[in-house]
Amino acid sequence: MLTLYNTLSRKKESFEPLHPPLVGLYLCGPTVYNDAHLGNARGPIVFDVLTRYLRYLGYQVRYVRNITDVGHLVGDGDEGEDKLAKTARAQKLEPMQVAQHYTVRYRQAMAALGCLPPDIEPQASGHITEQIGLIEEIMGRGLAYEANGSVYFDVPKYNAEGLNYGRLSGRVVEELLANTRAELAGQEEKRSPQDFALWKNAAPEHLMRWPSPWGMGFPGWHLECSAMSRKYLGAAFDIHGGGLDLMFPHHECEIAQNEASNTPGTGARFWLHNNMLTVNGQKMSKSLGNFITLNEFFQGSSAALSQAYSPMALRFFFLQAHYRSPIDLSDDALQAARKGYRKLMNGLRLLDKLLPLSTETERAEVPTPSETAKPGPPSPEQQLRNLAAKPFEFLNDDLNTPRALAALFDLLKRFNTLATTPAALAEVSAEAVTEAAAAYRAVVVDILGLRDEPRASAEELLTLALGFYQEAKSEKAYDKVDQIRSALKTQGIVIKDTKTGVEWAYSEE
RNA sequence: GGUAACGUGACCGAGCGGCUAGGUAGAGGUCUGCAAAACCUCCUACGGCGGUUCGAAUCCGCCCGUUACCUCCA
Repeated sequence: MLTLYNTLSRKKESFEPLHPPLVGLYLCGPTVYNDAHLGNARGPIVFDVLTRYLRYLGYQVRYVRNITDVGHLVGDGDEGEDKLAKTARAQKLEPMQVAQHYTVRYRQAMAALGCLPPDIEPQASGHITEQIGLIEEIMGRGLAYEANGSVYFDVPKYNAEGLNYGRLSGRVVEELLANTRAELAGQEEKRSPQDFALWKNAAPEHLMRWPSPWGMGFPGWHLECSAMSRKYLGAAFDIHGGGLDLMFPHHECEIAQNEASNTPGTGARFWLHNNMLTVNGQKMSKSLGNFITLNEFFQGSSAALSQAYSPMALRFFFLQAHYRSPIDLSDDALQAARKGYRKLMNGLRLLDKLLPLSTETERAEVPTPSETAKPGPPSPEQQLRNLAAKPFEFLNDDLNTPRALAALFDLLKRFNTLATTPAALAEVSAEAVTEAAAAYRAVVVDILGLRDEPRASAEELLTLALGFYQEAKSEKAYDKVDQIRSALKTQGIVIKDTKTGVEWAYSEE
């Protein structure tokens, strides 16, 4: 039974979909105005594992991850200007061109990290109509008001109706009142400081603006997720994910918008939040400017790290910590992660050897279940089965990937013993070995999404083969020469002896 | 200032009141032409001070330290 920690209730709850076997999952996606950084990768990886696991369990998951391409304000004094528009202006590009460029790069990075693409990847700019419709619903219920072509959500009135703004993040509105900063643009239009924008009026110089019942403008920062999750998953769906930093105000506002719509409710039943990545003990963020982009990371061009690390090393690194714990990035930690990842991959290769070995092994007698049920220490057979079941137990416990990994390493150790000790292999049934191997593979590859990342360069291996070829030739060992030739031929490579030396080319046959 | 977390061995990280993960690094051993891998053994820690308890890394209080959110952010 899968349990997940629900931020709404602050405890682990058994997960049961609203409409089995369907599961609706929404994850707050990227703002596509520059390259994603390492911290941005944690959420997608965590929720990719969740999606994969739910599918493994037999659920039919609809995974929605939005692309935010409108309406996010810059925080550095450029009042009200759209982040995308700012980048676009700087680069003399169409805003949509900027969005497209970074969207494509984001998808590439996610694919490299082994994250399955979402089933639906809605863009905020493509859902202006839905967002306007949602605002009208909220206004229709009297929980939003217009001021100078902008529309604000009326938080005090919302609370007066018994709805509870702050329930997700544990905020108390009175405290927010006292502490809200007043220097933000448009504050004077608000009736109350904690009211938030549903629609912002935009002057003609804004590159991204749309017509609305309240004039030209753009949607508020929190609106798209409410509008799009409802459109594609329904007013009540199963899981909403995002980073801890989005809990307040973003998700709080989302819930308020959902509650204030004509289809009231919290939206998702489960709200899940992944913790932050820190570098040298500090959160990595765009605004702090201390971020390492994914591409810099893969290429090793960041000054903060001594070398390049592969996408799978990063994925393993994240999975080694529980998603609700903070994790700190360092060279040492990454090197340890990379080695651990490779060990797991070697385990995958070991299985190819172990399975035939196990089938060929002659066993004295297969222990019957009644014999294994005797008291005392569990039989080797039972031990193997237990080891293979452990990773799933830990995944069920709020997606505890570090413990699942630990269990995989325990299982791998057993596999190694079986592979090198015939006597040990003879003590377990071929069936148990097959099942344990299947479990290992399923958890590593299908659920954790760790795939083999070939490190060897085909080009260099080819050069090596050519070296042997030349050597054989100079020794006039023509049987060996022919052997190398034909072996390469089956790989689609032909060797060409030219006057200037040995070369290779793709076979044109 | 308000609100949440967190502080675990050389490093990264699990842990949710007794059975005290796992990875990496280090030491010794088995194996081995060399090397690697693998396996075995070792290194056994919980910020400080009190309290609760038969028993605390785990619960409570205080203190110290770190981080996050309160403003766009995964």
